Amino acid sequence: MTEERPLRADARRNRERLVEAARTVFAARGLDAPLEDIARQAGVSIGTLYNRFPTRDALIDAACADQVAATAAIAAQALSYDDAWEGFVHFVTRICDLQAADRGYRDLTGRTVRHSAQTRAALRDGYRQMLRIVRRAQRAGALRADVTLADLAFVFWGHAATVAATTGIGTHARHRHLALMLDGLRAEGAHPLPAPPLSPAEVDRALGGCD
Amino acid sequence: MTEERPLRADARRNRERLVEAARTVFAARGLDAPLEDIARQAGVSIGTLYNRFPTRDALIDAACADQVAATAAIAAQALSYDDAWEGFVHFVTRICDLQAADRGYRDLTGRTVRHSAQTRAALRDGYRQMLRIVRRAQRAGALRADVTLADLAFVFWGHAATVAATTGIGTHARHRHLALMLDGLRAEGAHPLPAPPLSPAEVDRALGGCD
DNA sequence: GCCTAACTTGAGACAACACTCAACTTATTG
DNA sequence: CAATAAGTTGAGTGTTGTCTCAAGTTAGGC
Repeated sequence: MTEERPLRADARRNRERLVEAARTVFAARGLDAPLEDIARQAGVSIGTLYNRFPTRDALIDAACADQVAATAAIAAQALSYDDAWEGFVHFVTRICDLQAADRGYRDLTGRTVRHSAQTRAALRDGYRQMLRIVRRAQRAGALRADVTLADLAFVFWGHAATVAATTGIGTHARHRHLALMLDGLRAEGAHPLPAPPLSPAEVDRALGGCD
Repeated sequence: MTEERPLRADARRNRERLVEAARTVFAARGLDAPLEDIARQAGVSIGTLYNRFPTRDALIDAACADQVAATAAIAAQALSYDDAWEGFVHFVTRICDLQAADRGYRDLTGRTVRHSAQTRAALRDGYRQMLRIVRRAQRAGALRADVTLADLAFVFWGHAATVAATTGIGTHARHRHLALMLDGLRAEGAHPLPAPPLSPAEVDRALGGCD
């Protein structure tokens, strides 16, 4: 499907510059930032941007590769903790730090992006790791048994909203939000949940995922 | 300040229609909905809309009067519960129901609206009541003692985000999100919070409030 | 060094919205 | 039933952003 015709040297260089510029601009102004701004930042014309990336999603996909990798790295770190709950907290906390540092990353969870097969595979891997983090913390009796990987979405959607509302005010708000949410996820003192979790298919739809 | 010159009969009628149309359109499509759509829905020209409401905020302010009243009513109900925690849960739950039913209401918490003096007074009253709900639940030992009225913002911002992500999928997601958050707010099994709460001034800024 | 396919360029066509104003219409009042 | 102040109208202007394409430029094989 991806006809891998090699790019000419200048085209490749421009592609790099565009991805780099996209990272910067997306991080600062979100995934809806004007494409012209990205082209300008890359020192390239808008036409070239469209030559390299025919759709916004293609550019987003290229620009988010780093973040997907970073997410996987965080998950790996989490699994290396001796204490399962500490590992879980590490994972959630670091992801939230990424959200706070990068508006594009934040937007990613709330938007339907048509990702490349490569990114989709990486994401699937990430989910698998996250599943292990969750299961391990549950087996240790620290994370409440009635939650699902899907319930982590609430943590991330919620935290992203608090970051959006409080950027420029300080980090204490988001730290508190997260701490409260984590207390709600502890097995200790958990009250029965009133509704079933999102099914994997529903999560996909909600993430705007790979439909 | 508000020169209360009485409107002509047709102008008053149009004003009513516009407010009604705004309620409908804002509820369905959010506070950023095109003003032309509202004018059309009201059966009135765009010029008339601008005659009646010189700014979008003026229209939002007029359209949200009902919701502000509804919020106050919910708070009053909450205070009438015998059980303080049940009252607290009632309040939070009903507000979240409003969020789920009305996209405009959801947007309201995340946007800077220049409200009329009247609305501002109503909001201040609402906060006072919310403060009583929180204090009462804390005095009863059910709500953790280290949270503040300001921390409720996390519940509402977070829930709104989950609603945004899962509209069209079902209500179970938001119910779960809320239940987890409520478990995090219980005094029972609370772990110390890592950061100070938002000060009232910071909340105002974050709500985009009355700066 | 020349040729050609591969790239780049940026002006311009489109589209969506906000907002204005001169020309018309209508409610009110004496 | 004027006279007129108050109100309505919608075409027009400005802005911001997306996306295209004909004309010009350049990399790289021969």
